[in-house]
Amino acid sequence: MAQPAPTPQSAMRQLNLSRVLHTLAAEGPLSRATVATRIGLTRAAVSTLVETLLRGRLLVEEGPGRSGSVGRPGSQLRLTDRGPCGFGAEIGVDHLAVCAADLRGEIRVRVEKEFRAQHRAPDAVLGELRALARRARAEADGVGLRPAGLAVAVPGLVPRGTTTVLRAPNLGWRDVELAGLLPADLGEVTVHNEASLGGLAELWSRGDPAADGFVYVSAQIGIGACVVLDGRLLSGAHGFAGELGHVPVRPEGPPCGCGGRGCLETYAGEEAVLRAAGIEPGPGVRLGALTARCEAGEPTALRAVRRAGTALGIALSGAVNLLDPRRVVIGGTLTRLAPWLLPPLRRELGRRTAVAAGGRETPLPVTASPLGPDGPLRGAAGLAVRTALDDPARLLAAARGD
Amino acid sequence: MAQPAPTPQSAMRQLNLSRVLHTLAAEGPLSRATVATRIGLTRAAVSTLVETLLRGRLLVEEGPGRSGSVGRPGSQLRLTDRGPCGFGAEIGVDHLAVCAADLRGEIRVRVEKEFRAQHRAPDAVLGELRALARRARAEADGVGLRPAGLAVAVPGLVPRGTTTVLRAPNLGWRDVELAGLLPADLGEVTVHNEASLGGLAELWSRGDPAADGFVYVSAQIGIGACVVLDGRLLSGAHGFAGELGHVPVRPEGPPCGCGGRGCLETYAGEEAVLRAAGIEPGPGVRLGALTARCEAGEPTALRAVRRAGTALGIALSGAVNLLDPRRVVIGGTLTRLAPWLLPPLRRELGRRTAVAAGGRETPLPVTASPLGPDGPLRGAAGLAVRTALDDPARLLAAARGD
DNA sequence: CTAATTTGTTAACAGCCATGACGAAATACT
DNA sequence: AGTATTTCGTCATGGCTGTTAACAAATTAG
Repeated sequence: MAQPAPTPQSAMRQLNLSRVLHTLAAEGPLSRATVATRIGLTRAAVSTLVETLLRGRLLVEEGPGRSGSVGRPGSQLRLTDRGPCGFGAEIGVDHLAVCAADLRGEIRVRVEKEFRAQHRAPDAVLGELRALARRARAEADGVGLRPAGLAVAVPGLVPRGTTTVLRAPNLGWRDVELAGLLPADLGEVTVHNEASLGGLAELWSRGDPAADGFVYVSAQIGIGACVVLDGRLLSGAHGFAGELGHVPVRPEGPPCGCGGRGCLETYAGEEAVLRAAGIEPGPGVRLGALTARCEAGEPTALRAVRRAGTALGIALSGAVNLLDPRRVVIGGTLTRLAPWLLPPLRRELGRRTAVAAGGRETPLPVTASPLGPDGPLRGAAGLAVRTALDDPARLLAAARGD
Repeated sequence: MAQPAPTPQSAMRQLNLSRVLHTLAAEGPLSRATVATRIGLTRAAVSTLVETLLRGRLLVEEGPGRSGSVGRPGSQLRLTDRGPCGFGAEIGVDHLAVCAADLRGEIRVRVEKEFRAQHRAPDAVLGELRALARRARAEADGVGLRPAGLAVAVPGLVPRGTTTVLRAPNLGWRDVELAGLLPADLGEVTVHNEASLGGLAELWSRGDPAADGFVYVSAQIGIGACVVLDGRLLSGAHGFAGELGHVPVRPEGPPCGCGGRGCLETYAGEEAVLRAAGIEPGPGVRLGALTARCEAGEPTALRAVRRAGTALGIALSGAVNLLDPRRVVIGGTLTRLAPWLLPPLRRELGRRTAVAAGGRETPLPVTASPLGPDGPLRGAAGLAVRTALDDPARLLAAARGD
């Protein structure tokens, strides 16, 4: 039969509690009155909500704030920097990292390790990750934070709602079930594509996420992407959205590992760019050499990067025509080449998106992500925190159960 | 100041009223008890909701239904086929149409007219449309339906939330404000891109819209598209999403009117296909001739259509890689060429979407829309009805005010 | 020092839904 | 046939939630 179904009454209460938490997370310390106008409830109602949250030690009252204007100054409320925290982890091709963010979203703990995960058995990699997680947990404990969930970033395909890595070409993984290999003492664990989490970090790093919309490109060995429209991440029917790397750039171009031809990755993937610049991509050799040559003005290197930028522009122009984002953000390791990569990218994109541009005030902004390579890790921790904030009942129960 | 903000209490009531309406719209006649389990409320609560809706003449009680199983049979409820109705209108390149759908979504009235709108002044076209709307309204009146809103489909760019046509190349319109030209006695009027409404019609024509996700291609003179993921239409930051026609297929291909090169429209637009088949596309000459030649097996015609299918496949493979839809639907006039268009399209799409396909059970279904050229018109009426169902307060007020 | 403004709290109130019990209307079993 | 069982719709009760309105507290403006 239909399960009891949370009574819509208490559901409303939960929703309002969650709204208070999210409002404070997004706008820092606020008074009860301000929160009330933000979420459209009366001061009286917010008072009782805040009372509940204070009792559960999720909020801290800071006392009367600065009195800039007339009237009694409100008592500032902020999310606690002790108590629940969200963990984020990243499995990169050559590094592992774990971090913890408090409810405000502040990164409080961070441990990482150079580790060539490429073509290593999942057990070995996850063993290292668990060790890092133990250290992070201990450090979090030291500053009064207790785990309330973990999100893991993986450079591969993860079916929606699972903890399985279906394919991670750059790790050499296929059909790897992570369930038993993940840290078990950090609360609920979810696994996501690295580009999706990078995009979420980008979304949350700016004001008014609800009104934002962009295509986030995670360009490194593989090229992933994530699409955010109306402040929501598009994950696709199976959770595989974002395979920008296999969007065709030239239909009869060079064959790609995916079976297609002329995919973006064959032009703008890290290996393709290095090769085009005359650098043999070895296991250690990455973009450092190429950046140096570009800075030195070496023509072959510049040409290779320009070609990649053009290809990115062509692929993105398709995405932009189809999705009408507010902006385009480039993340991943390739951002180190941004000075040389972005101009041709912008030019190509501008040429090919004139129709929709007719209604735009200014040209579509294309920028490198300010978070740089940290995006996915921060996004993971942020997701864990947001998920926690979505379920105040659980947070409060955990506080009581202490 | 912050406006009164509908008190979340009555908001909940409104939401539940709306849920009852939508449940009945989606699943036809149901008993109170069934509705209750569907929306997760108790029978008692649903009884009072239904009471309100019956009083407002939005529902009709049909009495005890067939008693298939044990227990007292429930009294079947259905949405009324008298009372409020949604109007849909379509401004096509060579025809105008207006229809009215009752709350159940049934099309009850339909009037249309051959009318070459191409390069006619908006005033003239809208004058004709208003005349059609008057006739439709009169007919609706005759069967006891009263207007509760109108949605208009236009083959062009409509900024989100406006009634302005920014560009409609195939009508020859630019920056046309329709506000004063639209029928004024049908309730609230909204204007939308034709492909978006076609996609919505497709969405609503199948079971469980909430779980659906697809790319709908509206292929005719211009090629538009609409993306639905998680049962929601993506409209883009400005409302311009869906410009599939200007997705690059071959970056150095023939120049396109948009300023780009090798856009899909230069390969698969109606004019391009006709020309490639050796048919001069005159104002009256459309696809009839081409269909005939394909049926006759004429090689030039077949080659032209095959080429268009391949180009569509290339452009769509980009969209599929990026968005991971559950299926792809082809609508618009070009569906008449489906038997020859779809095979090359499917082949190309299959080749280029292998990565994500690794996680798919079956190949991505690519089908012609069963609604054919009626999609946008039905979608428009459907949208008007759904919008009405979203606001039970207004419907009830209108019923009282009668 | 008074008036005006804003904040947070309190008490009375109204709305909404859940709970549990009931009669009604059908089927299933003896 | 007659009883038990199942399901439906309704009713009275009660709990929870947020609103309204009034008030004291704390600040600025004049």
